[in-house]
Amino acid sequence: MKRTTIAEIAARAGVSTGAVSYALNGRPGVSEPTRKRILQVADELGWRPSVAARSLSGARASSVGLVIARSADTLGVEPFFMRFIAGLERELSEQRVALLLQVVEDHAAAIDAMRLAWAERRIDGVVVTDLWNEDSRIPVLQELRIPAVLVGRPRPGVRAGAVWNDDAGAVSDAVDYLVALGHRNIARVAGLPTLEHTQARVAAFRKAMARHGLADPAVAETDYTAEQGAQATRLLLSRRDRPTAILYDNDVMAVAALNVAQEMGITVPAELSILAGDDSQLCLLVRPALTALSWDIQAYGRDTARVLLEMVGGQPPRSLELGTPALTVRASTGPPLRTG
Amino acid sequence: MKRTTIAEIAARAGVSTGAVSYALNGRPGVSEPTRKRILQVADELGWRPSVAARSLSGARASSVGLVIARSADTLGVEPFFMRFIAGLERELSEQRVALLLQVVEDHAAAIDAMRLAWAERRIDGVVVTDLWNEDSRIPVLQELRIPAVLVGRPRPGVRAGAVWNDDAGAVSDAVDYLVALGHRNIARVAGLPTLEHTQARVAAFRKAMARHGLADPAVAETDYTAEQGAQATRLLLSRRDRPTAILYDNDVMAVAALNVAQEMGITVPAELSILAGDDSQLCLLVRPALTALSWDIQAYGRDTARVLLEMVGGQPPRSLELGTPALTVRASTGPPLRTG
DNA sequence: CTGAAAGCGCTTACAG
DNA sequence: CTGAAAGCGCTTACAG
Repeated sequence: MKRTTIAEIAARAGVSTGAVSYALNGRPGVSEPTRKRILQVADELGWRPSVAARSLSGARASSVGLVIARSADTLGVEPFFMRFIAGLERELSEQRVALLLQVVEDHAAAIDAMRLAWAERRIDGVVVTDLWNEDSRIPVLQELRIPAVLVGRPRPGVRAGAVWNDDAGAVSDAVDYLVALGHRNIARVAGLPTLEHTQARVAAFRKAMARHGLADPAVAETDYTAEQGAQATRLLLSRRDRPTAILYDNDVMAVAALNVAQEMGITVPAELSILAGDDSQLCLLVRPALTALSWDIQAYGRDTARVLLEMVGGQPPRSLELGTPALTVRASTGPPLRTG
Repeated sequence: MKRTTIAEIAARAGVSTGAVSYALNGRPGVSEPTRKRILQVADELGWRPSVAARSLSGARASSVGLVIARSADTLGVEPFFMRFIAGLERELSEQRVALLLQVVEDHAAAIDAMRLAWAERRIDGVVVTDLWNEDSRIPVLQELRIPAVLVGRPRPGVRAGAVWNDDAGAVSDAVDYLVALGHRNIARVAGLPTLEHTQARVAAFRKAMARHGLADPAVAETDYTAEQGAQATRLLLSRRDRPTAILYDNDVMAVAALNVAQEMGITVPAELSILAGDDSQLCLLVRPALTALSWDIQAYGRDTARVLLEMVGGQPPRSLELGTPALTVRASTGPPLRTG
């Protein structure tokens, strides 16, 4: 089964292959009637461009890379990634760009993977997630001059796109709400401190608490896993001045906290309000269902893809801040029990 | 920054580009000393093959496709896919093969995506998951003659690799265990009936029950979501002869069942034993922790990649049955309460 | 064992 | 507006 090539189209349309190329790519150089004829012949023949040939002659690879540096098991429970990928995908496939996915253990491996894919001309750009404060991937991106979009805040001096949401604002909203319910002693169980967004959220938390005259709240650091979330919760709930509300940095830890409360005989939400920093089906799977900060992760993926494709197309990098995640109130939060 | 090509290597090593190609690909046609010299020069220059050039000259695209036909939201909660992908990835990247991922809505879109990727010469083969009994993707695979591996049982008359596990045996083991605990009234909440493995498991369930003289057990069909799992559980637990144990086809539904039991005032495991058909962190996140059928999903992905790469390399398709998932007993199963 | 050359299917200056 | 041609970086028969 021979594949149909532009040579064949050219022959049938009675033009040169160059003309076919121009017509197919919507560039000037062919008259409108000729273009129409060529397009029709291409369509009849069911022609598809060979990405290899295109790529070899200097054009795009028509693929972008996503290198995720996480262990497979933690990836599995975090609903975030699959939804983000689905969002990316939807936009990419519309523009006929493929997604090249890699799952690696750490940043060193991620860097190797990016270098290789770029050297092999497999990708036109990359999406970078889980940004660290000091992130070793960034200088490599710059050195390679590979179009990249950061899933996070833009960085001064770094030429890259950036897409992020106002999670700091959401944390602030959450604190306001809990304070309005009557809580004064609110703690936070944060994620990995090396991650940039963890720090941004912790800072927002502290600031919001201070705004209400509630200085120096307890903040625990974890690695985002259920185990560390549970452990941090046990410690917080064992304090003399135990909090009446805890904000968690993701959904998995908030679910784990529910079990700790149960095991310690603390009722939710009467004695403890729990608020999850991510929203997903997980929050609906448990009882009481979890109040959470929710946002459209698929749209996030889609916008990330758009910014990246713009850069691949030669436009300058864009920094795009998405909206503030919404507080979705369910059954795990309420006014604190009056103990006086 | 010019990329280094084999022409440059050839010049430095004082041989022809053909010789370089042979040396680099480990084929006969160059003497050992020459080969060594060439490899060294290539290494010094940090040469990487251009996949586009390779692919264009008739070799492999060095990518395989995975088209997942599911909604983004259900994908998110199912920990299966990310772990499976991580397993695939690990094996593929070792062999320098990229994974091209697509997430689509249904089989029609999956077929379009496969056809396109194949026509564009982007992929050398595909992995097919979530097989239906009558699966419209199969004939297309055959028509295209694209190397494919089915994540499921082999099909007579279909030239494709197949990798599956003995889930039927695992269901049988689970029934044996519950019967040994003293259960007589065991029900099953199954997944999508159109899926092949759902039917295989239901058949295994019925057969195991019959073997114990427990004919005609209740079996509910669902779409694998928490909602339908909860609904099916409510109906089963509302029957006069309500079951003392229920087997769920995945982990998400088993978690949902836990909430239904709670809402109906039925204690687990004293009044109801719950057994999850998939094992994941989810099963550990809830209380009581769920007894589950567990298996190594990453290894599953890895073996799938191996079978596919063999086929891409020209070897005949292999059918590979992996082991029987193990019954991991946790707190959600126990002997039924004596009610007499 | 080695060299010279054609070819894979496109894109893109360069002449007309 | 159009045609002829070179070139992208490899692989692979085909001669020597």
